[in-house]
Amino acid sequence: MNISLKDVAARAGVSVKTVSNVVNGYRHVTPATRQRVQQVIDELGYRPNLTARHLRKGRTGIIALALPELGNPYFAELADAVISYAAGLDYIVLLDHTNGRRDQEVLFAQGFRARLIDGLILSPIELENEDLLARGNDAPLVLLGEREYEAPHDHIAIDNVAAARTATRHLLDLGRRRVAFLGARHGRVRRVAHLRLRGWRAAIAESPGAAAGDELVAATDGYTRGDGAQAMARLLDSGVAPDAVFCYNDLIAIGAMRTLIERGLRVPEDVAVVGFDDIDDGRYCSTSLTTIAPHKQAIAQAAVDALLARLDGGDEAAQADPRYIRPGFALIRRESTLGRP
Amino acid sequence: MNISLKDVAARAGVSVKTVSNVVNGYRHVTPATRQRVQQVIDELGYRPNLTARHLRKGRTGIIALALPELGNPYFAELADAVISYAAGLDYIVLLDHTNGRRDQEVLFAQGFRARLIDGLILSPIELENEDLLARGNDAPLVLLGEREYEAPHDHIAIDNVAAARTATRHLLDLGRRRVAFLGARHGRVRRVAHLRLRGWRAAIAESPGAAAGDELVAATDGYTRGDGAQAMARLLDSGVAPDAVFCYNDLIAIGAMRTLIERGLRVPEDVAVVGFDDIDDGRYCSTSLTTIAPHKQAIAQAAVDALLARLDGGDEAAQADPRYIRPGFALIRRESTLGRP
DNA sequence: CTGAAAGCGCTTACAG
DNA sequence: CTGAAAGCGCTTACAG
Repeated sequence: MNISLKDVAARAGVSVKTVSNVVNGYRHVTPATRQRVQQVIDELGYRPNLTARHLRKGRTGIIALALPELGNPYFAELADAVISYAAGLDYIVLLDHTNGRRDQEVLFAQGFRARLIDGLILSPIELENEDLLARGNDAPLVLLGEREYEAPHDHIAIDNVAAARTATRHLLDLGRRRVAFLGARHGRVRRVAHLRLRGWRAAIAESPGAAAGDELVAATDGYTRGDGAQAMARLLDSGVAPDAVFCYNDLIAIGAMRTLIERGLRVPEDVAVVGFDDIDDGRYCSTSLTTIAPHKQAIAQAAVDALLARLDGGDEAAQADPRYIRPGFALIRRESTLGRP
Repeated sequence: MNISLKDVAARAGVSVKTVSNVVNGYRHVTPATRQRVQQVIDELGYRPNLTARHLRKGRTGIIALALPELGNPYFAELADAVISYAAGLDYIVLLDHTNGRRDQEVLFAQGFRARLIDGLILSPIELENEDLLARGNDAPLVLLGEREYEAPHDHIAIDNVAAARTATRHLLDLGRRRVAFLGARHGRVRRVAHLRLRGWRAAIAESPGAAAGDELVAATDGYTRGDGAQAMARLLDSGVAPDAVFCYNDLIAIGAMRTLIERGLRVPEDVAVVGFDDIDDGRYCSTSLTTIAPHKQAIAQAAVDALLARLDGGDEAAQADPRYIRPGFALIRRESTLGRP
């Protein structure tokens, strides 16, 4: 059924070594031989069996990217960047969903798909330090997103506290005094939501006239537009009357704006809104969204580069100390804080 | 370095066959043996080499999903559905970008990654019939999205003409008489944009008082929000004053709404807008978007099911005639045509 | 420049 | 219930 190197070799009257040489484009094959072999390959429709090649080489050229979910445009855009960049370096990306569940994250972190993938880029939500320590000496792992792990892995993350502080300060600089935070999380202190909340607190603390009460902080269950819409509604219902909102991410911000408009409040005149992520949606909202833009391209490249350095960089590189890489971010000012020009 | 079955077998004092039996959870291993082997596996941190298994079995359990790009939420949401559904059936999904480029699509269609993947789901944009005919007897291929190919492959697609007609008729039923179409494409007649344009024409033709001129049709280069915003601006600048717009997809519709609002036009009072795809964004726009919702879940399941039938269904199933499956769609009415309740 | 042969790590008839 | 051995289809020292 399947045509193998051997079949091609037999038909072309050469050894499998020669066919292999032709297939892999090695020099030092006489043009005549090359042509004859190529002709048989075309005739037979031969295609190399990658699985066999992988087994033999001990490498697959596949890296896995494990993200919570693709439904969030931030992750979709990031995945897009990783896939494109990796493709340019001749690596294939296997995309996995963890749904932000610890058991799934543990599965991937601990070497699921061993030797099918050369390495793994993981963006954890619930993963704990101990899960990482329990990890065997598997394929290299690169972590995405700020978190305080002690296990020795390359780690790519922007400075969330600084970014959140920048966003909040922008609102305060506009003269807002009651800046709410939407998207706090109950539970573990390690999470990114806590870091962004910390940034919010820091900016408020620096600004004498600004309200700082906990009633300005609204938690959400998830990170979706619906969560944002609900949280904003709850906040308004509770009698808190913010004049600005800094949101955990753009989706929550978009949901919040939706609620504000439904309640007859104007953005930014009555309530200014800042998001986080710089997803495409935010640019084309009826009121375009001011946001923090983590440099996704830089994140994707840093992650892939870090992984490939361990894979292709030779022994010193593979053994090098883990690095913590901090791509930059920028505040993108749009109508939700500045109004229509 | 890497621990193999053989290492485990040696240490446990059994044959590799027995270890394999334990690893694969076969019955008929005495509990004592099983336990001893399992202990050695844990001690050594043995993990099966999937590449070797794949080579031996001739199957990998991996299916590829080749989409234009993940940046478009429609494809991201669809990918999400495919990955989740396939995971439930113990299949891994390898996600690929074609960027809607013919050369990329040809690459995948013609058996790129042979024997690494068991089958392929491809959503082509530029692929031609001849590209498909040139295809060898490779892994099964399922096509996604309406197109008129003559090659024998399973094909999953909603009825775009009917859906576009439904959308346009909705606008006409609301009393609109100058319904524009945004997102026509120059070039090949096979494309989905032509089908949706055909549906628009059909609905207009059925409605005596409706304007039908070509000046109501605006082409776009791509399918993004930016394309929609520009096309809407061009349409308005050209002096055409539509009272409704049916857009090729939700992204174009969102871009169009953005332009309308910038120009001081109200949605839906001055111009009603309908999109296509039912992406999440549309639900939370300041003016939520009326749209055609293709049943993504059904599409994803049909695609995976069709592929797996060929893979796992035995000989008759593998040889069965190609099927054209037509998942349904629904018109979702929201504020962009009905106004705020 | 080309060939013969080993071996990557599994699974699976075939015996016993 | 367990073992010895073949073979999936490649690549790669090792010869020549």
